[in-house]
Formats: sequence, C-alpha cells, structure tokens
Amino acid sequence: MQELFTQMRVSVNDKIYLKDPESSELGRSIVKNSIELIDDVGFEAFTFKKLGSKMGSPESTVYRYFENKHRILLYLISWYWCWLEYRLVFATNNIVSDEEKLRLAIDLLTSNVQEDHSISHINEVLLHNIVITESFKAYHVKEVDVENEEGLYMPYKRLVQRVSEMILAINKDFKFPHMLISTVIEGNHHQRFFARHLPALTDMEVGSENTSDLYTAMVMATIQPPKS
Amino acid sequence: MQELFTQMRVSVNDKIYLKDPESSELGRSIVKNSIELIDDVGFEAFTFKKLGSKMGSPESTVYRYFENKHRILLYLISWYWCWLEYRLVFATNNIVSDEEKLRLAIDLLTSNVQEDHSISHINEVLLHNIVITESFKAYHVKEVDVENEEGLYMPYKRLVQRVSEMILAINKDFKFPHMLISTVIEGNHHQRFFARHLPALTDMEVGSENTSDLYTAMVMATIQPPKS
DNA sequence: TTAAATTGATAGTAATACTATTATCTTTGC
DNA sequence: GCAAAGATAATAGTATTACTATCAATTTAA
Repeated sequence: MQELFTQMRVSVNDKIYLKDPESSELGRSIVKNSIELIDDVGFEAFTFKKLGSKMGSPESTVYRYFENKHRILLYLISWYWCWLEYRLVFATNNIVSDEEKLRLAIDLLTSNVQEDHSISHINEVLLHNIVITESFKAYHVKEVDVENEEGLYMPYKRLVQRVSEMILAINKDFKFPHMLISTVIEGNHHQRFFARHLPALTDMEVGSENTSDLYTAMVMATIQPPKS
Repeated sequence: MQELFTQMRVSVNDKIYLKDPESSELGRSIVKNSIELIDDVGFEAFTFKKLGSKMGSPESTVYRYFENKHRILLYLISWYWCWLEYRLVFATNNIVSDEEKLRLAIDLLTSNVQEDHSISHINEVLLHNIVITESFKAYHVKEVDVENEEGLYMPYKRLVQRVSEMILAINKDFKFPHMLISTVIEGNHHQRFFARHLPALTDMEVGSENTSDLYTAMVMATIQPPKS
C-alpha cells in the first residue's frame, strides 16, 4: 500500500480551511505540529499561540490557514476518515465472500494503526490517538447542524454507509446497519480510551487492546445472516 | 417510585464541589440554572458569568460552590448516574429471571427519560439531553487519571459493574461484559445525538427514537446464553 | 523585474476564567 | 434579643485566550 499513498492525496472538504494546508510547507507544518501538540496537551489546552511558538511562527499565520482550533480538529478527523475509507476500499476490493468482506472491514475499523511513512507530515499513530480521545469534540458542538449542511461530516457518513452496505449484502432485511456500524466505530474509540484511563469500564488491557474479537462476534451475531 | 425519591437523596462525591449545592437554596438554583443554560447554549459557551446573570447573582458566588465549569458538568453527570443506578436497582429488584433482569436493565439504560417531579430543582429531561450531548466531555480530558483516582467516576463504574454481573449470571464465561455494557450506554447516547443531528449515521428517527430494540437483541445475541 | 501574494513581527481588543476585597445580610448560639 | 459567624452581593482586578489589524520583509509568479 505504501507506494499507492505516494500517488494518492487525501482530499479534505475545502470549506474546513481558509487556505489548503497541503499547499505549502508552512501548511503542512501546521498540520504536523497540531497533531503533536493536541496529542501532547489535549484539545482544551491546545491554542494557536502555543502552536505558533512550537512552529516558530506567529499565531496570526495559523489564522490564515484555519479559522479556529475547532476547524483544525475537524480537518484532522476528516483526514483520518478519508484515509480509513481509502484503506477500507483497498482492503476489501476483490474479496468475493460478503462475510469475509465485512470481517475485514470491522477489523480495519477496530484495529491498531500503523505509521505510514509515505505521508511524512502526518503521524498516523498520534492522529489515531487524537481520534480516540478528541473526535467527538469535533461534532458534539452547537454548530453541528450548520457544519453538517456544509458537508463537513461527509467522510464519516460515507464510511458508515459503505460498511452498512456490506451488512445489507449479507442480510438485506437487517433494520439497523448504520446504527450497528457507528456503534462499533465509536465503541472502539471509547474502549481504547477506557483501557488507558478507566479500565473498570472495559475488559481490555492496555498494550494488548483488542476490540476486534468482541465487535466482530457482536456484529455477526446481531445481523443473523440467513442460514445458507 | 415518585414517593421514594422524596425520601431519597442522590448523593454525589463531595470532592466534586467546594460547597454542597444541595445544602442551600442558592446551591440548588446553581444546579437548576446550570442544567437549563448548558442545555440551551452548549457546554463550550456556558460560562459562570452567564450563569450568574441568569440567576441574578455575581459569578463569584458560583465559584464558592464549584471550582470551574468542568466540575459542574461532572456534578450533573454524576448525579445522573446515581439516579439511574437507583432506578436500575429498584426496577430489577425481586425479578427472578436473570434474562428478564438484564432486559429490564438494558431497557432502562436506553429508554427515554421522563420528568420526575419529586426532585424539583432538577429537570431530568434536560439533564438527559446534557448527558447525551456533553457527558464524554466530563471524562475525555487530560485530568481523567487524577479525577479517576479521586473517585469521581465511581457512579458510572458502579452502574457498568452491576449490569455486567447480570450478564455473567446468564453466561459466566462471557469475556467482555463491561465492554459490551459500556458500548451500549455510550452507543445509546451517540445514536440519540445522531438521530437529531447526523441521521445518516443511524437508522432511528427523531421522535420515535428507540435504541432498546437493537441493543437488547445485540446483547442477547452476543452473550450467547447456554441453551437450557 | 515588477506586482502580487505570503509570511513575520508586533500591537491591540473583547471575552474568559478566575481571585480578592469589602460591605451587607442572615443565621445560629446563648 | 444580640453578638459572632457565616453566606452573599457588589465591585474590581489579573492573566490568558481568541481573535483582528497593520505593516514591513520576503518569496513567487507574470
């Protein structure tokens, strides 16, 4: 897959930013340093001032790329969903068995993220941490309806749609495919967060985090594929 | 149940507040107005200044009860979990069938909340909205480990523990009871939020929100009770 | 090579998240 | 019934945050 990504560019909705951060060295530096800083201090304590001084640029420069820190978070999360969707399509392509396809998809949705060195300014492991800890802060906001109309959550919706279709391919009468898949996606984040910080709320252990086993079993049992 | 609550007082960990808001009229007013204000403007835009002016008190007064707005949120969420636990214990008490008990529990975890007029300063319906939209902001913070050590998340953990035990009563070999239950609890919140704001991520409709059907079926199918 | 666009450096403003002080008002104990 | 203690109101003040504005220096593109 490595080589593919050198060609392919994750393209994020251009309403999220004021100036495309992919379009310049400085823009990529903003993305890279944002990921490191948010992972380090958490989204609440993340400020453009800190980001600027980490990058050696004044904060006004950051404002030329993004309206505010919420938009940076949205950018990062969107990027992550696009990247995941791409890997999903790639991984499930040419798989004949519907069930095998779904299993692969759930595996991808719940598995650990490996660093992908072909995209040098984005550390996928740190980005995954941010997604686990901060992603719902991107949409659990008062502005969610406006932003949804602007299409800012499309990548997430597209991903859920894709996997839902895999479920319907197995059992076309299943009534809750989107619900089940978004439950798995969000559940995976929560469980990983719990494993690290509130272990009483999960049964996983840090280091050997594995949500695939339960969630694969859960989905398969729940959609009750017709006996063939 | 109405009458019971007039006797019973939900008691929240006293490390959350500086001065018990239940101990005075002003304290109860802080709680009541916080619920209304957070529901109205969202947690990000909620400030002690706005709260003060809504109550007709200076913001310094609020600071005598709570260190900061994060602690108010924690207080509200804790209160909710304690209340829910109480209702859970009450609802499942004296039920003989383990499966029936679990069904009742999941129903309670996923059902709509009715206003309980016996606790006059807390509007449970609005509080439920806050739990749906803001609850993870209470623990998805950098301070989570310290606060966990202080015992601030006990009510949530206790609730998950209780329902996990119901699962184990049905199938003592099931490996992921906590994971499954916290998935249902968080999943319920997400689905309700999605139904209102990002309907493409769910299959429910606003107004007729019903997560019980899927989640009950999901839990029952997943824990695979031994055939009797 | 000249204009246009980008960035750096700096300043400033309004709002937020507090802390402090003092006067007033309410309890409670005796 | 009154003094002392405690709670609240009113006000002021500070550091930080979340921006906006200006202008010079630099890079880029026509």
